[in-house]
Amino acid sequence: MSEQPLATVEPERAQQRRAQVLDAASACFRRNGFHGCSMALLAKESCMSVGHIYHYFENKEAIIDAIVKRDLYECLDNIDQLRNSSNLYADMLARIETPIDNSLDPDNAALQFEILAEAARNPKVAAMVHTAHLHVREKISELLAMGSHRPLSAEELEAKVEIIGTLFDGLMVRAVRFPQINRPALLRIMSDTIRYILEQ
Amino acid sequence: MSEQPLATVEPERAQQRRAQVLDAASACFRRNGFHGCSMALLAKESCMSVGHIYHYFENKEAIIDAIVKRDLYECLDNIDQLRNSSNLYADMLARIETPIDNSLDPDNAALQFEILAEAARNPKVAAMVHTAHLHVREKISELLAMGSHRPLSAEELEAKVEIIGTLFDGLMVRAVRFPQINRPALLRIMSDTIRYILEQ
Amino acid sequence: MSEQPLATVEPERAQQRRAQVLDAASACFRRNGFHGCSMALLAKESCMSVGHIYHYFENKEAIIDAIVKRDLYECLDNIDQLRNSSNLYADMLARIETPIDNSLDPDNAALQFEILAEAARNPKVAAMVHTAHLHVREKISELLAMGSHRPLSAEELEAKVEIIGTLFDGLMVRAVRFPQINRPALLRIMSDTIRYILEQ
Amino acid sequence: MSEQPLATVEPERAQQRRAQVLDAASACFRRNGFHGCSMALLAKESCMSVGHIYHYFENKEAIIDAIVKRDLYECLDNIDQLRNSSNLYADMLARIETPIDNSLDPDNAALQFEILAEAARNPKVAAMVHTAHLHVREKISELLAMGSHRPLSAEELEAKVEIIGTLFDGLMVRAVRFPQINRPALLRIMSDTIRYILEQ
DNA sequence: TATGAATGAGATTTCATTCAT
DNA sequence: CATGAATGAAATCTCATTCAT
Repeated sequence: MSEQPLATVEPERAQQRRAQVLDAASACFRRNGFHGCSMALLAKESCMSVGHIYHYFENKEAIIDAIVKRDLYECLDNIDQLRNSSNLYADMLARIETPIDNSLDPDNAALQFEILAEAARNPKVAAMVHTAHLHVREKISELLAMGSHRPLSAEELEAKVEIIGTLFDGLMVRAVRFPQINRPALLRIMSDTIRYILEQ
Repeated sequence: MSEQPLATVEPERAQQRRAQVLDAASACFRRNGFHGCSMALLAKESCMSVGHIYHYFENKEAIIDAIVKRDLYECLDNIDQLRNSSNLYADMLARIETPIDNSLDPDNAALQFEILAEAARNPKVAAMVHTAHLHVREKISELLAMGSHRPLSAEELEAKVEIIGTLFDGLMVRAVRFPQINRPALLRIMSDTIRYILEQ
Repeated sequence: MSEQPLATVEPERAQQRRAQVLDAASACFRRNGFHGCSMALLAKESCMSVGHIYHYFENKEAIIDAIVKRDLYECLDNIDQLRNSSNLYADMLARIETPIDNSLDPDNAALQFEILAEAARNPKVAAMVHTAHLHVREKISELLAMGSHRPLSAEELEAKVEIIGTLFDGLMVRAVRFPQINRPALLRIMSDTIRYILEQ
Repeated sequence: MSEQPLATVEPERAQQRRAQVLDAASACFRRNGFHGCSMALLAKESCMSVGHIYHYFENKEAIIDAIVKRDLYECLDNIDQLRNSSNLYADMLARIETPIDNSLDPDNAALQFEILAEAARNPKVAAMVHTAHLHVREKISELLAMGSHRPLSAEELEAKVEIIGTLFDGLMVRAVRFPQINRPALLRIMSDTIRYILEQ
């Protein structure tokens, strides 16, 4: 009478194998870039034969796409965690260290630049990046609108979201260009600047 | 017994030939990325044979390095143009459109991400990027110190320079992630935010 | 102690499964050639897993061999249908459309050339093709001998059989080289020529 | 005052290198088939590196195409040799051994079947084969028309050309299916049959 | 100084075949 | 009997680099 796990068991295994490849790819791409990471290396790192990777991904580009997608949508999850806050603006500023440190993480930055460089010449990746950006903007907009002490025009809202996003994205560049940055001073001026933007 | 003109006679010609390669490389790298641009393509675009490019550059990496260096130090020239201004802060804000548009230029952004991605895994490129960053910071610091209405501590100065740099770098990300950005609104909020930072 | 039904119980089922593979292979080979048809494709077309095909055939070559054999001996069956004819020569000429159209069928021709090309370099296939040819020749010889109005020497008989076979085989080449061939005119001159050969 | 051979010297060298590849390919394709002959093998046989072959041919298909074209148009040259004959029909029959032996040559047949099999599924090759066929037909038609003792309708002419071509093509099949064929007897019946066709 | 022919290592991808379940 | 996950060798093609001229 033991219930057989039905066909859903199979996809799980496949899902896990796909993840195995994506995890390895994520690490390899950070270290070597999309084009510096060969399928052979990927195979070794994911403990899977080269041929078998093609069982799960149509080609290398599909792996890149999957990595890009996975990475971009991870971002949305992070934002969602700000929801259900009673005092939103205060909470945002209080928790600002996390996204700042995230942006300053060289590992994260390496992958982002890989993605952005790819997006600059690969329309498919560009489209994914673009779509993800709109989703993120939408979510942040909602949060800002909810937390604002006065009604904001759509244009004002958009401008604020973009400028705050711009600040965090600029930090990624610092992760590569100036890793020794004075973190406490940076936290202070980031908080201060963002507070100013929010309170206008 | 005819005296041959010695090699040292024509460094100008050589200089021009090198530039010919670098110009082609700059364009090709923007369009195809470092790895997407083959030496054969480079040869065609620079109207020079593959073999002869190796007369001027040791290998492909040397071309990349040269491109990175050239690009980074172009930045310094741009900054120098703000010198010799009577009312520095006002001038900065008045001329803010130029660096903003520069940051939003997708062509420029493509090359920057190529460089940043390379820097994230190639220590030699990382070192160049880092050094250039320090030079730029130094120059901007001087300008800010000169223009400030009150004396600034070294730390305050550094923080201001970095946060302003962060804003412009973040714009580059927008060039790829959201090219349709509302430029007038962006100009307004960028000006406003930078004025706030400067006036603190 | 339950008696297992022995393997010999179900050869019919096995036979049918083998045929299932051969039918798919026959179609696939026509469309894509021996080398253009992968085991994966074959599996899909025969609604059987890749692994299971290896239950019935030792390897891909064995499938090719089986296809070749099956195709070659189909030919013999066609010839047998001319037997038991009262007026053989007249019947042959009356029914000439069928073998002509068969030879002109591009699908059939595609497989024949695949087989002939393989035979030209694979001795095992060459041997099968050769043996089949002798069988066919034997049968046609018997028919011609029976139908002839005068006794024919073995050599005469052989020559006639070969030249008639040559005509039909040459038509297969036309199926590929000139599919728009004027069929009525061709029927006329084929009949006429074969009649001439038979009546000598 | 020695005239320098101008730029035309270069293409000659290239021409010779291309021929070097094609000669090797022609032999390899006969022995192993288009798909059984790897680029590595081709490189070895043509005494040229794999990479360099791609200097002269865009890809493997281009080599196949070139081989097909070269082979097909060689045929036209053979036909041209019948021109300028005073007694055409008599000459044709007198020289019939050459094309017969050509058709019976297993090496030649092997390549023809490779080509025909490829043409059966590759439209580009099919088009080349088709075009060549029309050229050949045109030439033979002219010859037959010139040599005929009575005026022939276009349809009659076409039918005769096709049936004679069919005979020779059928012989190629014999080269593979029955190499031990009785050559003298075959010559006799081929001559006889062709004479009959011509004289009708 | 200048060319581009030539090389060979290495990248991506395919595929026949095996094997655990 | 039946599946398809898994392997690894091999195929096609690209590319940085060298070298004879």
